[in-house]
Amino acid sequence: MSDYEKVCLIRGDGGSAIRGILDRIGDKWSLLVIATLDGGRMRFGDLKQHVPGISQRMLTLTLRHLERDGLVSRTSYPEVPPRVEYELTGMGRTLVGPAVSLAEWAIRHNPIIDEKRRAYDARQS
Amino acid sequence: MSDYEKVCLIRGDGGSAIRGILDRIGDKWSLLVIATLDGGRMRFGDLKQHVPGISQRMLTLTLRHLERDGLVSRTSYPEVPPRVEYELTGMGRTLVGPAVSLAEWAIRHNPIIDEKRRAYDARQS
DNA sequence: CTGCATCCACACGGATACTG
DNA sequence: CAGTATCCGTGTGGATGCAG
Repeated sequence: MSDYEKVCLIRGDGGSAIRGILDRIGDKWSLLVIATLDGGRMRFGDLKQHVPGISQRMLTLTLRHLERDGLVSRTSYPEVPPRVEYELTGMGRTLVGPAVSLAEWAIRHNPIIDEKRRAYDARQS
Repeated sequence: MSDYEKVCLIRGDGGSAIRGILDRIGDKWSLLVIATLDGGRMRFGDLKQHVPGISQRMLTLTLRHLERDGLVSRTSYPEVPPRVEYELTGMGRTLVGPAVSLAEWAIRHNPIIDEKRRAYDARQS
């Protein structure tokens, strides 16, 4: 793939193809929830425990958005106490790959970026 | 790579390795600026024209952040009128690959997601 | 041309309390 | 257990005006 084609891919038609995906999973919790669900189907409480720091409200909202976009499926069982299980859809699972490549980049470059950042901040003071 | 290792990659130590990268390039403009700069070194005004819809303020802020993180280098020429050129650093260019894989995913699945979303919204009403 | 300062509207997200 | 409702602080980002 040529460099020009790469640019077009990211910028997309009208300059914002990447915007759609970032609006969907660029928020604070979506990718973490997706990664956690990649381990398999899980119920609400377990999910809340396995995503460190997420509030009940944000887990609910995040799951609603992911469900709306068809990335996560929701199954509720009419029992008392209620039981609800969430699971990645087929499309949801295909997102894990690209997300991982970004995560690998992050892990590889985090130390360098932190150093650059400290150096930059030092120059300002 | 096993599924479990994938999850660990995204969730990272303490559950937020992906958070760093999203905080860096998950904002509204960073990836678009990076993709645009992948075409080659460019000055402020050109950049503003080639990133559709970005305001002057946000372009400045975005470039500062990217420069701070060592993803973009800034060169200003002491002339009148002033001329400033921006360019991806080596590290900045390595980000284009993973970003492209995410963009490809977005382009491939955008139509499906839009359809799912419409269906979901229809069920609610 | 480049970019900083200011004001402001709005969405995100945390804390908390309440419900079936 | 699995939410919903409310309040509220904060950050993001757009518009505008000014400066070097």
